[in-house]
Amino acid sequence: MAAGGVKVRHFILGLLNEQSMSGYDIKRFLESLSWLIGSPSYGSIYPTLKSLLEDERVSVEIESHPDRPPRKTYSLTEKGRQELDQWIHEPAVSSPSLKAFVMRLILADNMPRDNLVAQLQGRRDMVAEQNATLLETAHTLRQEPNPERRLALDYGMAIAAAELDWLDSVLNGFSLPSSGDAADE
Amino acid sequence: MAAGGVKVRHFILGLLNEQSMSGYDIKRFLESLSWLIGSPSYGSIYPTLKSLLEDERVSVEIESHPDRPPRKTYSLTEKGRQELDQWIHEPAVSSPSLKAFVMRLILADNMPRDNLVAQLQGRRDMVAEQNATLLETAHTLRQEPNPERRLALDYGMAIAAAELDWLDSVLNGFSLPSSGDAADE
DNA sequence: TCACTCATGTAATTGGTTACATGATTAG
DNA sequence: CTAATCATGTAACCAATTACATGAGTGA
Repeated sequence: MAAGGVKVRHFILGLLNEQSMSGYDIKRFLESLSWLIGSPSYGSIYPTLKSLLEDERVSVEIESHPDRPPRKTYSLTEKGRQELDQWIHEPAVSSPSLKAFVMRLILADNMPRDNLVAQLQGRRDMVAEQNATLLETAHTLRQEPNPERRLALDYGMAIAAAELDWLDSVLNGFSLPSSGDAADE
Repeated sequence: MAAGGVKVRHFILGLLNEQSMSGYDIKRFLESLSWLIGSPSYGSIYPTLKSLLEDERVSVEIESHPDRPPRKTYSLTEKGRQELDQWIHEPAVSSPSLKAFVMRLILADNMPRDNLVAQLQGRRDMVAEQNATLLETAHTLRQEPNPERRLALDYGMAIAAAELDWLDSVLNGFSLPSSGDAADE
């Protein structure tokens, strides 16, 4: 975690804004995305929740069971919403990694539309540029008889192409329907 | 960095095995991949190089220029090659993130072929599984009128699909030419 | 009986970032 | 004349990992 300025604290804040959950729930959700962005350990989730509670960014509802760990469901408080909001409005890193980008995408609910579009656009430009570099490098490498070195390159190009396609179609969807403004559906 | 057990130290070792370079060169190379896996700061590269030198994992050739920082070109030593080798043979984390996977892919040169194929296969299985989950979730979400939440999901599916395609074609390329090992599919 | 899921947490360590310091050379 | 690139490095800080500790319930 902590990719491109997105740290567990803010990520958790963003998840709790969507729905109240326990530390265990958070871990499970993140685990399902670990193939893409990895998953933080309990050792960072629980202490973060604790500090969030101390700072009154979250409130907790405890469901006690005799003789076993109580289930604690955390909810975002007004203060928590404020911190999240503040964080969202501070400028994102200029060239986010795929991971940082995905994390922000997950928190997109909390972002004003124009902020979101700006980030998508920024990402598109960067990926397009890097993809061009990748193509060049691939061309140069084609001469050399070094098949393994090409693996990562190939992979990068495949991902870049897919990402570009996706970004273009999403950006298209954002710019076309809003011919004026309106349309919040 | 430090995704899924791949830390700068080993990454640098792997890069130096391909060719001798300076700290600055390393940074530049990594910078070109930052859209995919991010890039470590100088604050981690230079100290790592220093410790690598102290441990005699690398040797250095200094090109002095009066009145400006000398250009230091690092090369892997035999000890360095050993450490890299040792690291490569220790078991990789079972479910690597995309980042960890790419990092290992970049170091694929140093990997025995069967190790590499195993990792590709493992990755394929995991991505396939997660992709299935993603599809389910997407289906469930389709009911809800919450378009933003779907963004990350959509993105994930697009990337997963591209990755699966790529992995399948690569694995195919590895199993066909060596028509001695049967493919189980 | 064994392994896995549920469910919480803490302490020690470490890996990496941020911010600083320095300064020549080249391109616009 | 300014901005970027080249090129190295250190010190303070902090976020996150690893390893540990606990224990009931469920399914094979």
